[in-house]
Amino acid sequence: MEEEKLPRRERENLRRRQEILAAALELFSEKGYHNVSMREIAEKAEFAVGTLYKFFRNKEDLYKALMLEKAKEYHGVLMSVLGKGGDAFAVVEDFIATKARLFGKSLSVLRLYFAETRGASFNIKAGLDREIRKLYDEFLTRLASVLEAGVRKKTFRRIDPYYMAVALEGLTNAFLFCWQEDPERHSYEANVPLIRDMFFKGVLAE
Amino acid sequence: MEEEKLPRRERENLRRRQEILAAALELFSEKGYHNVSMREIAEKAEFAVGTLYKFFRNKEDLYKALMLEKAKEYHGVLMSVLGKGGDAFAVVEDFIATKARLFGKSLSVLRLYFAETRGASFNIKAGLDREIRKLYDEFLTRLASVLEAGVRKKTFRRIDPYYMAVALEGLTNAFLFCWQEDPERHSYEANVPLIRDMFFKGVLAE
Amino acid sequence: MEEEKLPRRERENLRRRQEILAAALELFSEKGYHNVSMREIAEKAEFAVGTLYKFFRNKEDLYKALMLEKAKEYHGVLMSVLGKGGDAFAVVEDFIATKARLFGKSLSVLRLYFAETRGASFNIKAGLDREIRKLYDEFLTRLASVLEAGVRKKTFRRIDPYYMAVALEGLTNAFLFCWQEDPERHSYEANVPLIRDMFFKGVLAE
Amino acid sequence: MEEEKLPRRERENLRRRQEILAAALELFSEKGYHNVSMREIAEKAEFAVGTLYKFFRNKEDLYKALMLEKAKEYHGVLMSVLGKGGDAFAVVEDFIATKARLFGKSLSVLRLYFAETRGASFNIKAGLDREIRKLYDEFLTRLASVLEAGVRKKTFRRIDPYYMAVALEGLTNAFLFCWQEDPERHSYEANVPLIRDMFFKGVLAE
DNA sequence: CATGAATGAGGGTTCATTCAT
DNA sequence: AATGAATGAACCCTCATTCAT
Repeated sequence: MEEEKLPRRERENLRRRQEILAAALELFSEKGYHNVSMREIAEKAEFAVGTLYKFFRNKEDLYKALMLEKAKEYHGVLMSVLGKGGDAFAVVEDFIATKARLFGKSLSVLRLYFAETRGASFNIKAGLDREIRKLYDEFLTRLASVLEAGVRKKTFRRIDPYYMAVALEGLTNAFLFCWQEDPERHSYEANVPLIRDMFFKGVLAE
Repeated sequence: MEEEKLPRRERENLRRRQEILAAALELFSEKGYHNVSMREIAEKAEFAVGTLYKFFRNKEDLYKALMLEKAKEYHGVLMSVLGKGGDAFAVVEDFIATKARLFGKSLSVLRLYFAETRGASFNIKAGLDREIRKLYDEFLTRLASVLEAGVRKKTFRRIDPYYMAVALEGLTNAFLFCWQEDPERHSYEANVPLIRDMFFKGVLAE
Repeated sequence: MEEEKLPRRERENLRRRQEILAAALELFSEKGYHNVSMREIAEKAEFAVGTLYKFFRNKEDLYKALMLEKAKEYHGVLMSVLGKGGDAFAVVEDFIATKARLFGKSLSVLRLYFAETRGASFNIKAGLDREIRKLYDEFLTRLASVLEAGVRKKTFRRIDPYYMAVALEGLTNAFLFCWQEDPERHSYEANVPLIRDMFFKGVLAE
Repeated sequence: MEEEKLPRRERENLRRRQEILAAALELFSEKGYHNVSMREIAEKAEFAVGTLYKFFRNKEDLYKALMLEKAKEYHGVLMSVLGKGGDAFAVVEDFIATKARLFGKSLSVLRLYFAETRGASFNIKAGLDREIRKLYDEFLTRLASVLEAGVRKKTFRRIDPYYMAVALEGLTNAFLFCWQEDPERHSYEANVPLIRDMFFKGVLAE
């Protein structure tokens, strides 16, 4: 009973926070950090400007929180896939498919993901980079170690596992990017087998 | 002849324009569109602010001109490589190496390239996209047609040539991105053989 | 009897009001009207912000009430000293000493007193002035009338009693100000004889 | 010739700066630092808001510049009077009269002077205090040394010269304050002889 | 022409005040 | 009755753009 009562306010607050973040996500992903005003976010979230500042110290903080939250969420999912163990081949297959499902859910997130990780991020001075980049490095290292296991088991050729990971990322991102640019024409999910195939076997005949 | 036709004034003006664009390139690539002021560009180019407006209607226009100029320059080089004709295999090899040389010359351009093409570009409202995207589509189509020729000649497996092109772009960009992020640790040029290898043969053993 | 009449509720309310005023006094005197927020006062007084508005219509009103209360308190003490009657000389002596004791008790009040009466008060738009000024005028007039009696009795020279009062105020305030600025170095109370002396005899030798 | 040309721009700038300061002085002295907005100052000075920021880094800076400029101006005049040398008696007479003329010229300055030096100044965080207070201390010390000379020459009684200076300041300020409050009823200049008289001889008969 | 001082719209942020709980 | 979350007007300040010199 007590437990049910106490969290009510907390839950309410969390919900509000999420509503603000959702509004911000949509706007930022559509127009970019610098082309979105706090007033705009407030209006979209249907709060007063002042309310935003109850949840976030300032605009930068709001943006950081948004990015970090999404980063952690996606990071968690992908890391768990990579951590399952088992056949390197199977893990990579799972990874490609999971990435498809994960980003396939939200164009907005994908856009910010690209803005922040591929395009040099000029949005905020510093600090976000650091944390997100750390997560990404951690992920890339894990992916590399999975591939390394595959190399040791002779599943994969003797290629630097880190660069293999880089290549896999480049391949999957390229297709995600395609889809993001024109979701009507290009599907990422439909291309999962193709990606897998190209990554594993290359393009040469035979 | 053509050159002689341009009066001294015109040539002078072109030179000035280039100086402004060069200053802008450096600043934009370092700090991002929104964190660079016209005053800053003017100072770096050693002109008065007003002079910038003689050459460009406004800040957005200056940015567009810069991006378009670079896009055309790079586009021209890559298209000519793809147009040489000959063995699809050799053309792709040439393409990968040329891309390395091309972007390897200027980190600044590379950064803006990523900001504009990979990261969803939020710098300017719209319009730039259109023109640059058209150039890029043209380039991707040409690359695809080269690969298609390879498929027809059974050099490459029967994979949708457009997606093969997308994959090749993803692969090369991933390595360029690596290098751009940490030029000390990662070299794009040194990895050219690796990229070629992975693209052609994939990562599976045998 | 009177005290008994006030219901518990009333007494409770009065106590709360005083607590708010005490918190406000400390904060205002330390940081100035405009650098203190209602939230701050509420926190110091350990009430909710809304509660403050149960007792005072707005921030200005709270400030006015505080000033007026202190003004009345101090006014009462000084007026009673001036009303005691008797030798003008003795009354003035008493006045100087009483002022020392009175303001010596609270630096906070003294600071606000100066902010409000010497420094042109810019805290609130208007209105406070009126009431406080009236009290002050009343006090100055009474002081003048005491001095006038001294003039009539030939205790004092034939000087406009009002300006004599002004001079006495200036003299005592100057020393209070000294003390307020650096309580370690300057004591007002220790200088009471000096003040009396200078006021009565001036500074010339003989 | 050259000299005449160069300063033209400089002089123009100085004039603008003075116009801004004049507008600010009037507004600050009338309504206080916190009740005046930059927009208001700009409007009164007939400039755009941005122009204010060409001359002053921010609002605080503008206020500081204004206060310091006036402080230095008045400081200079009073110090020169105190530095003339000669009979301590005559110097003090001169000082009282000069102070009358000096402040008599501008009610606005006088109001800010009181706000800043008598009322505890809460306008700006810090720093101004320091500089102005230093000037004031310097002045008070000089005044004290003049009085000390008078004591040594037995012109004045054996009273701590610093406190004699404090007393003189209190006396003169009290009359200035009177005048400032109600310029119609009270004149400072007309009371110069009275002030001198009371300071020198006190109020006691004989 | 080239200049750069002047402009003022618009952004981020604060805080007195209100009102649903 | 007491609370404090929500409100939004108003502040300070920046910077793209213009235009008199």
